[in-house]
Amino acid sequence: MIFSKACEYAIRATLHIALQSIEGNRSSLRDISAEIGSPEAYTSKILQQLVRSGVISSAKGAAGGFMIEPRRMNRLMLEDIVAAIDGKFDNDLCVIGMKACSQKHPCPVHDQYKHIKSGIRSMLQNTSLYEMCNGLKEGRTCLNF
Amino acid sequence: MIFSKACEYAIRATLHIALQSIEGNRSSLRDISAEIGSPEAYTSKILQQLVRSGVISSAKGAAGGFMIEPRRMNRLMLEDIVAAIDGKFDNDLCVIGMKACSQKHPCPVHDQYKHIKSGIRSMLQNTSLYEMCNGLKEGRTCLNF
DNA sequence: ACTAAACCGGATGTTTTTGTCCGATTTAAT
DNA sequence: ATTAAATCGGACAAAAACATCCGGTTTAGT
Repeated sequence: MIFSKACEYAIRATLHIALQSIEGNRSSLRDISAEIGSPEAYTSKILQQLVRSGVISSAKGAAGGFMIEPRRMNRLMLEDIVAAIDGKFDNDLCVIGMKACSQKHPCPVHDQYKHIKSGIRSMLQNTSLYEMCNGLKEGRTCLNF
Repeated sequence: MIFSKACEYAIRATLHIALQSIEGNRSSLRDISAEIGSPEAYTSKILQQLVRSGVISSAKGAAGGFMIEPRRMNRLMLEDIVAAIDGKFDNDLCVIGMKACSQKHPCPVHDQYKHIKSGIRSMLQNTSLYEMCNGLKEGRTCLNF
């Protein structure tokens, strides 16, 4: 709906990797896709994108896998994960696709939609990986698809 | 982003048809796609869907075209247009694609996203075609892409 | 050195979305 | 009746999203 399928996988994968990283474990592609219920080969591509954009890091070879340094987790925001896959969230995009839609020249839905946009922006910018991991660790939220 | 391209066209087209209908004019496919800047043949398919689902009506033959009875406009909601193209808005869909995500078993983003979802739902349900037409007629909003 | 486990990258395939083409049909006007 | 303007429907095409396959490389452990 609001994220692409690839982006959904990316967020779930990142969360799983983060949890494991806190325990000091690296996560293999196999484990990740099994855990989050995503197609393995496709997930591989997505993880590569996340590595390239610096959201996660990877180690090759046996005993390799994916990880995230725990100390980065409170500065890693949902926005960063999403941007790596779906691209930067564009706050100026018109909800009905008009080229020029702004406060000055609003489309007929602009005024209702702007609140939603600002909600999305705030969700993306204010939700840290750290925070999400806490919810998972404390059992307040879950990831089992 | 939140609507498909087809749905964006549908909303813009419906608004144009509505405005013309108020003036007592029917709108031809040619006029509509020229006015809202959409590909003509594709727009044709979309208009057919809108006709089939009863959002707009059509008249064949010369001097035919698309129209909406003005008296229906305050009961026609954004939701109805969107549902005709993208399907009914599913309030239970998880933003990161988890099968079972609810208040009882929330995903790590559920709590932030639920506000956005309710914003979207309220936009869809509370924005009438009538209201949008008024904005356009009064020049408060615009449709020229 | 060998092997097994893992990431990496390129090519390919499938499905959905977006978009086009064209002939058939309907209808108002001449 | 003929014509021109319009919607309608089916087939097709292109692009993007989603997904798979496979060989290459790296690395820890034996």
